[in-house]
Amino acid sequence: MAKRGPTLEDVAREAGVSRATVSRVVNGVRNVDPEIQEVVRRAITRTGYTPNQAARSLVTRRTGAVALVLSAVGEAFAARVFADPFFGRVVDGALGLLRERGVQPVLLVAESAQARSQVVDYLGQGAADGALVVSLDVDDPLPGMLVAAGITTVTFGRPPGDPRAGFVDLDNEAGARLAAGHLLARGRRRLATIAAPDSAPAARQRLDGFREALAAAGVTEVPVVKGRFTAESGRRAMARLLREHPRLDGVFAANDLMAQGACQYLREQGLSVPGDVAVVGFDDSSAAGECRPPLTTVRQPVEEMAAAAARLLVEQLRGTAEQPSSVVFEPELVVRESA
Amino acid sequence: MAKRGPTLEDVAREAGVSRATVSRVVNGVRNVDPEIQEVVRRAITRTGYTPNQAARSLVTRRTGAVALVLSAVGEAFAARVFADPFFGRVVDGALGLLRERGVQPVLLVAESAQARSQVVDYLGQGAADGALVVSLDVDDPLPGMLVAAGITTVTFGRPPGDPRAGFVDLDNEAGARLAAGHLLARGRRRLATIAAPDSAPAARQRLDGFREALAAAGVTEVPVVKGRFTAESGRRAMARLLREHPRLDGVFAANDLMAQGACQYLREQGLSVPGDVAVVGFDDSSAAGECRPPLTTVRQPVEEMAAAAARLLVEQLRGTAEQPSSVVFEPELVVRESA
DNA sequence: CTGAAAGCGCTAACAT
DNA sequence: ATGTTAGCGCTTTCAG
Repeated sequence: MAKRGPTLEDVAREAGVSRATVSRVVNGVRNVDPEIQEVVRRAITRTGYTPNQAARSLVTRRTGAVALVLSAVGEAFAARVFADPFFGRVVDGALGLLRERGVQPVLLVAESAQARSQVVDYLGQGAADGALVVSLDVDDPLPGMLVAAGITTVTFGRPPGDPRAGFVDLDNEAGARLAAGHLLARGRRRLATIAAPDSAPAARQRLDGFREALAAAGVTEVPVVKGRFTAESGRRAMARLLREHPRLDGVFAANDLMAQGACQYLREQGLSVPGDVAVVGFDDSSAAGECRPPLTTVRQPVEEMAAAAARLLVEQLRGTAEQPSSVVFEPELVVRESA
Repeated sequence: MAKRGPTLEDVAREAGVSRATVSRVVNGVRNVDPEIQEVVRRAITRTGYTPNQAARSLVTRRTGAVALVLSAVGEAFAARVFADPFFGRVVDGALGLLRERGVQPVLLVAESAQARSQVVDYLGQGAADGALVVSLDVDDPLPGMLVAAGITTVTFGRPPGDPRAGFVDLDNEAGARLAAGHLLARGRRRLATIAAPDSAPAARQRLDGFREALAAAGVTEVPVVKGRFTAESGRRAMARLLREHPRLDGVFAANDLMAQGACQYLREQGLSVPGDVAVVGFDDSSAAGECRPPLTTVRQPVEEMAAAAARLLVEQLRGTAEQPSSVVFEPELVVRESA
């Protein structure tokens, strides 16, 4: 709690000028005599003045902060979010740009309906100037709610429906095609995939892209088992796949964590990766490098994407009433040892 | 950006009462005629009124939000933080209590000197009522800076030095003693430990406690290799330990992630856990259950501790000028299969 | 129980 | 280039 500190008035008195002048100096507005600037500056440090954000935003209607909202439903949401390198990369990417622009990043977690409306209220009351939301489920109502509340919003991943929000996204289907092409080129034909819940649009697209590419190559039987983006779920999916299709020679997982789990299981079963079964992941996250063997994976430039999203938001905030715009990134195959 | 919405004044006009009355209704202050309350309430929904937080805190000097600050130094901080289940548990625990108390939790990340002062400024300007900081390094200046800035602060883990901040902590030494006792009881004598940087006080304490307990039992030669709290670093530490001390029969790791890495390596080397080498972790995080074999570990009730910290903060905020208080939790051994 | 009125600390016209 | 002044929207005495 900031106890009642010195105000502009105090500084003004101390410096022998008017409030307005001090305000100008504080806000770096030109048209202030350099000497007076000096005097004011000294008075500021002498008094230990800090601008009161509430008073300031009451008149400017801005806070200088933007919210980075992590949204999804489920138990122990934070525990899951904080166990997936993906979110860390998003945060890192967004933070970098925001810091550089002098914007204070504020993380908000919306893990339940209650939390969601708290977040909407909070932002609706003007706690931040805009929101960058990272949402996992297709049917996440949050982006729509925010837009409806008049909050400038940009989403990571194309938003479900068509709220008027800018977004950044990856061409997930193209990425999956890359994976399929690689597996095929390596001579693998008995392919399967570890997908993820359809509620995650990206997962759905990866699955579609993979199937499509294989179909185009004449491979139509493609076993699919769904995981939940975690290594453990990848393990289990792999176990089941192997049980039902012992002759598999290639697997595509919708993210690196599941690919890692799959590799773990395969090796425990005494199978060689990629000798017996080739494995391709998705994301090129830290898990890809840590996996044994290192994963061949589809690179998603998460940090760049997050930075782009943050930039979109900041620019949309600056240029009043501009159209929300968006940008789609192209994936890239990173060949390591697993396939 | 919340565009200029309806104000108290608008609602008052609509309801045919004064601003003051509307304010009383909004804030649930008693002494308002039930009928009038109804009228006002209707007017509120009809106009779609939302209180303006800036105006409100300008007079109340409160925001109804508290910051949860993740602090530490280092590259790609967010990426690391978001890869360790520990933080997720802290966030979950704190969120639970805060939500229940109707306090809006706001996450702040302080990964560099610049970020730290941005955070101090932000909070100093009254963006939140208090801060709960989770700090990793002994020499983290943040808690001190916050206290100096007059911000009510509570830390997770005893704060370095002696800032006037409340805190919650775990008796880490006792936890390490538990681990040592268990290993000893299992007949292991050729023990080693995977520690972590001394800059993390908890790690230091775990190391001290472990050595102490072993010394008391007459085991004085205890090889130590330091990791960095990650599974990968645990792997590497285990590799080195095994190379230098091939006859090891028990290992204590300062957290579960490193223990997990160690188990992984041991199994890859064809050694049995706990047959050849018993492994004990620390935290009882999700990694403990996912590990092969499931980890015997020292339970740290992170969620409870975080909730307690949040409670401390909220209460300190409520009761003006109370002494910052603190609470220390006792660890507990959870026996699974790894030792 | 309700209304009138005085600010909270700051920015932004508008004057000078 | 600097000062004056009018609010921003809300809570909170203080009267009534």
